[in-house]
Amino acid sequence: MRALKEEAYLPVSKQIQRPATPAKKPKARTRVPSEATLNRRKRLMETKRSAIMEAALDVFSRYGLHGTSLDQVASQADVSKTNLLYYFASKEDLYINVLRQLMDVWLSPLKAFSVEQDPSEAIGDYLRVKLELSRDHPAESRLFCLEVIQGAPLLLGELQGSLRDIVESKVSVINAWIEAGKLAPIEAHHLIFSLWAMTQHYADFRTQVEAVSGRTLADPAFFAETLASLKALVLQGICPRN
Amino acid sequence: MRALKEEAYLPVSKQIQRPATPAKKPKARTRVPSEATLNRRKRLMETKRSAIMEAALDVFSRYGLHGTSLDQVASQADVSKTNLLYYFASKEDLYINVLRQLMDVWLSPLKAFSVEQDPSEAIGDYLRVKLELSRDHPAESRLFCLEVIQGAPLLLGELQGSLRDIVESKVSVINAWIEAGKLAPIEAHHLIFSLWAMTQHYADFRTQVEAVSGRTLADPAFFAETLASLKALVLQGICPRN
DNA sequence: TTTAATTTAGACCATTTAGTCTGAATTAGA
DNA sequence: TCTAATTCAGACTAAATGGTCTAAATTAAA
Repeated sequence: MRALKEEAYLPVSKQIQRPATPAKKPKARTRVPSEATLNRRKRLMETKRSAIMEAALDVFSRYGLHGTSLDQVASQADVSKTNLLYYFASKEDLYINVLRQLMDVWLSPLKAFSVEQDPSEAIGDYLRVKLELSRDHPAESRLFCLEVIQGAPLLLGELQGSLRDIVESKVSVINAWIEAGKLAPIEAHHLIFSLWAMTQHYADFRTQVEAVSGRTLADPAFFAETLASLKALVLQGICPRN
Repeated sequence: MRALKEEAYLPVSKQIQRPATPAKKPKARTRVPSEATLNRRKRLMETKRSAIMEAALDVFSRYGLHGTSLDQVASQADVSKTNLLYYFASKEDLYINVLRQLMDVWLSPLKAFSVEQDPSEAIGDYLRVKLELSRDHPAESRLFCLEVIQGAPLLLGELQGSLRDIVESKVSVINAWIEAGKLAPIEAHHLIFSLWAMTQHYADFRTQVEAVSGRTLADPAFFAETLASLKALVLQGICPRN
C-alpha cells in the first residue's frame, strides 16, 4: 500500500534502488491484511502526511524552500527527520506536495462567479472570501507568492493550464456583465488581477500593513473596515458621485 | 580611505581582527595621496560597489537570500569571489546594502502627494509612476516583496519608522481631500495599500500575469492598457455611472 | 503471541557554500 | 620607476545540511 502510494512521488533514482519490498512476500506465510485494516492504515498515513505538510507549509512560507532545513520541518511537525523522510522521498518532494495542495485551495474561490449573479454582489463576495483566505490562510498566500516571484518553476504548468482556463472563463462572465450594462467597461483581466492583488496584499505584506497601520486582519474591526474599503473602492471608485 | 569606508559595514568580529592596515605607515616614507586622487579612488570604488550591488539585486531577487550563492553573484557581476569579499564583508553585508539602497528608490514616489494637487491627477500620476517602477525595476519590487513576506527582519525598523511617517503624512493629505469633498470618503490607509498592491502586482506576479494573459509591461500597448484600467478602477469603480 | 508497519536516535557520508589565506598579477597614481 | 591599491586563481577550512543506513523500540493488527 504504502509503496504504491509513495512511488508516485519518488524521483526515478529512488524508485529503482528501492529493494522492491513485496518481492519476497509470496513465499512467506504472512497474514493477508483485511480491506478494513488497509483503509485504517491508509487513513492514519494520510493524517500523518497532512500533519507534516501543514508544518512544512508553515516553515516554507516563512523562510522559503532554501531557507528551510528538514530538521526545522521535522521539529515543527514533531516527528523525527527519519520519519519525515519515510513519508516524503526528499525535501523537494515534500515541497512539491505542499505546493500542489495549495493550488487547489487557491483556485477554488474564483470558480463561484457566474453570469446569473448580480455583479456587485458576486464581486463583493469574492473580495470577502479572498480576504478571509488572507486572514485564515496567510501561509498559503505567502508560499504561493514566494513561488510565483521566483518564476514559479514548479507551478508554471498549472498557471498556464488550469488557472488560465478558469480566468478566461471568468473574463467571459465579466464581459457579459459589461455588455448587459451591469458593469462599467473595464478590461476584465486587470480587474481580476486587481482583486487578487488587493486582497492578497493583506497576507503577503502583513508585516508592512502592521508596521504602518498597527493592525491585523485578525482584529475583526480591522477586517470589516478593510472589506468595506475594498468593496467601496472597487465598486464605486474614489471620485465622489452625486 | 578604503578601510575607513569599509569599516562601517564590517561586523565587529571582522573589525577587530583586521591587522589595522595603517599601523606601520607612520614610519614608512610613503607618498601622501592628494585629495583629487582620493576622490577618484573613491569614485571608482563606488562604481564597482554599485556594479556588484546591481548584480546582487538581480540574483537575490530571483532566488532569495538563501537560494543565492556568492559564486553566483560574483559571476553575475563579473568579478572574482575574492574581489567581491574585498568590497563587502559578507553575504549578509552585501544583502543589507542592497536592501537599504532599494528602500530609497522604493519610498520616493509617495512623497509627491500634496494637498494643493488635484486628487485625481495626483493619484493617476502615482499609479503611473509606480507602474513604471514595476516595469523598469521589477527586481527591486520582487526583492522588497521577498523580504517583507519573510517578516522583513532587516527592514522592520524602516517600515515602522520612515515608511510609517510618510504614510501618515499622506493619509492626512487624503483626508483633507475627502473633507474638501474632492474625494469620496474612503479609509486612506486602505487606499494606499490598494495602490501599492495593484501596481506592484505586475512586477511581483509578472510570471502569473504573463502565464494568464500572455503579455508583459514591456509591451507598450499592454502598459498603457494596464494603466488606463487601474486609473479607471480606482477613480470610477466598476459600477456604471450615468 | 507473532508479524509487519511505524517510529526513533544517531552515526555517517557527500555536497554545498561562506569565508580565509596566500601569492602572484595588474593597475594607477606619484 | 616605485608604491600602494586592486584583482585574481585557487587551495583550504569549517559549518550546515540533505540524505542514507542501522539497529532498536514501539505500535497495531491477526
